[in-house]
Amino acid sequence: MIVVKKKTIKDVAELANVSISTVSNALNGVNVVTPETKQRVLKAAAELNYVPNLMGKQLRSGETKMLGFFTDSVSGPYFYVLVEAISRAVAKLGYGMQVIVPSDHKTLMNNILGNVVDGAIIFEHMINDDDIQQILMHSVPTVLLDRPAHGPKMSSFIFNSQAEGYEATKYLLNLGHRRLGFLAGYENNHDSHLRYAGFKQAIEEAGLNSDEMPVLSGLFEEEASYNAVKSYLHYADEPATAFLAGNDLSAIGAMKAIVSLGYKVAEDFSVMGFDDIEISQYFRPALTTVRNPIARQGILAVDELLAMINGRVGGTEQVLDGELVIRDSTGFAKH
Amino acid sequence: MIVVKKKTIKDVAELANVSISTVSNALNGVNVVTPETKQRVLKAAAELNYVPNLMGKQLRSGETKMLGFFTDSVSGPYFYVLVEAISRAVAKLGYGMQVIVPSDHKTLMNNILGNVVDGAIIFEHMINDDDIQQILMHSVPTVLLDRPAHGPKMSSFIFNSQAEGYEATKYLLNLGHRRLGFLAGYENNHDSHLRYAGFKQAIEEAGLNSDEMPVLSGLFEEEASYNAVKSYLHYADEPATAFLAGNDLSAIGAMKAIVSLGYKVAEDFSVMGFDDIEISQYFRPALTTVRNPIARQGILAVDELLAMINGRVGGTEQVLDGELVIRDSTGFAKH
DNA sequence: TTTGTTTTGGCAAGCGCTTTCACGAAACTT
DNA sequence: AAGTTTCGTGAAAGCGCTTGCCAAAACAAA
Repeated sequence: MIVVKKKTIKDVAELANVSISTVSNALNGVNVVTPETKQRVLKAAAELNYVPNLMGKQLRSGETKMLGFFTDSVSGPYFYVLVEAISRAVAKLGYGMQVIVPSDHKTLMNNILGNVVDGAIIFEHMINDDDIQQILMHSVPTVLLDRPAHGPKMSSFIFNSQAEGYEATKYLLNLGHRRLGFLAGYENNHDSHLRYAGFKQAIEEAGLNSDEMPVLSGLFEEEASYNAVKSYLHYADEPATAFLAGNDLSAIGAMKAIVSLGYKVAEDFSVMGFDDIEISQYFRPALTTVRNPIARQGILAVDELLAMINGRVGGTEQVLDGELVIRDSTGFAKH
Repeated sequence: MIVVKKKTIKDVAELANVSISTVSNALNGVNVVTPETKQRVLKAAAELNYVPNLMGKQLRSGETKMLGFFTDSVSGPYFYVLVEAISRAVAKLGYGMQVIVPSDHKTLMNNILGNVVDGAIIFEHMINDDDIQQILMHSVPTVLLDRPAHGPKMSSFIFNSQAEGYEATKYLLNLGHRRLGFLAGYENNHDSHLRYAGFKQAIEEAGLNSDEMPVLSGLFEEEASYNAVKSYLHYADEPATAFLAGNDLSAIGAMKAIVSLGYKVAEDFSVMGFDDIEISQYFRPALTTVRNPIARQGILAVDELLAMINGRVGGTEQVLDGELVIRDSTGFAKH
């Protein structure tokens, strides 16, 4: 295997006996070059195995034809659904996509602001309001996911978490439940708060006192939820008959706790989650939950971002509604 | 919000009253600049909100400090486990990672060869032997995943699919099964073939005739598998008592088919899969399967790639062994 | 003081590419 | 035959940055 020194546009020009500008024109389909010349250039390029250096190209032209998807949470069910939707949408519009998982805050900002991509989709909890100001100052077209954009010019797509919490709770109330438990997420989780707000709202509207409803906190993981629900069920005099969990994993933990104590899910205790992760439909009993339009969020984000790159001024905040997915983990309240 | 024109190193130099080379040195920690000058530069940079243009930097220096993970299959359980493992490993070594999902073959090759990244991890079925030659010629450090590297200088990490198929089949044989069905993947799937080879090997070793064992093909999806198994079970005179599926999704489809006909999984028919995707442990009955060390594959790939970037010559092909995960979908053969 | 040595910072080249502009030849017009 | 337009091509500038090299300044040694 002979390693050949990297060929540049100059080498192609020499071999084809034309200037480098002609090579550039020929290769980029600018229609000012005769077919014969173009053929000659193409042939020379092929012969040399020429591949344009994208750094040079991008430095000069000022655009990368790349969109960046910045995220810190690679895991989780959202991630690949989003990446898939975004990458497809982006490709359709003649752009490329890069997923960038920055190791620290500085790397993150350097990549957003350092002309690496023409626009950014940010799904990132490292980012703060100052960063947003920075991005605005550098006028990098940007779309925020799952995070409201404070201020104009930056668009965002968020889920209607409060309404989802409200709808889910109403569904449980309609099944006759009057003592509802809420399994909250981490303290600082925005969505979890909103879901709880919706929960309270529905409770109050039904003429019940939301302060009397048990809230177990910090339970975004299966095991934590399992332990908490198990001990709650063990010690509570008159336990809740239905549980609304902050997410599906937590709901699954709750179901396992219920089963472990010899109770039946749905029959004895109803459980509901949020997100409709892949597992939820396979778990037995299959989990009743609320599904967010993740793929749609990705597609909308790409559309908006490309419009912004092409000059449209951003600043829209779109709220996407979830959808109730009723399965087998919920049932009528007993008496 | 006032949009300020993008600041360059030149602006910083002017404000700090030094030359641009001094700015560069100060900013990059080259130790040839007095602390006072450095302070002045840093202050000026902060004041102007200066962020270096990575295109310029990379064009000049010839390195991007970025590794590229090229993939076409975003979905699937492998994907995010790999991305997560790789991104962590890469960050630890002072590099960044980009996931690049090319829309077509040309984009793929341009991104690999166009100096966008210092090295490539390729998990890609678009790539063929010619492409590999190209990459070698351009001497881009590259690691292949799930695909043997033909020839020297390119390293690869593959799973030991044949051994896995062999072990899984032996496990089934040890449970007393004598009629085993194989649910094969797509025709052109490398792993599926190898797993089948292992299957045959174990069958023959046990003194049975592998040609008598039913093989259902093209079943890498749940529904296809469901339908095929259902009709097989319906029409077969003396059906197999155990099924080895080419992957977990296919195994799940088979289990659903078994249940839909009123049989019991494990008791009446054993089912086994490959991959140990997340669902498998949650599905009831939980699936017996073979787990591949995906995260480990990613970490090894990064280590190898960085060594290659730093001059070590590649060409190693490492085979990673899977691990039997015994759950509830398999049981002793009846009689 | 002179000479030699080190430190500090600036100049300028150039990474590979696109793009503006000018030029000469060919094709039209008058 | 001369003037005008069209067209293909090339020269050269410059995108933002790093870096080799050199000059100036500062210091140490003689």
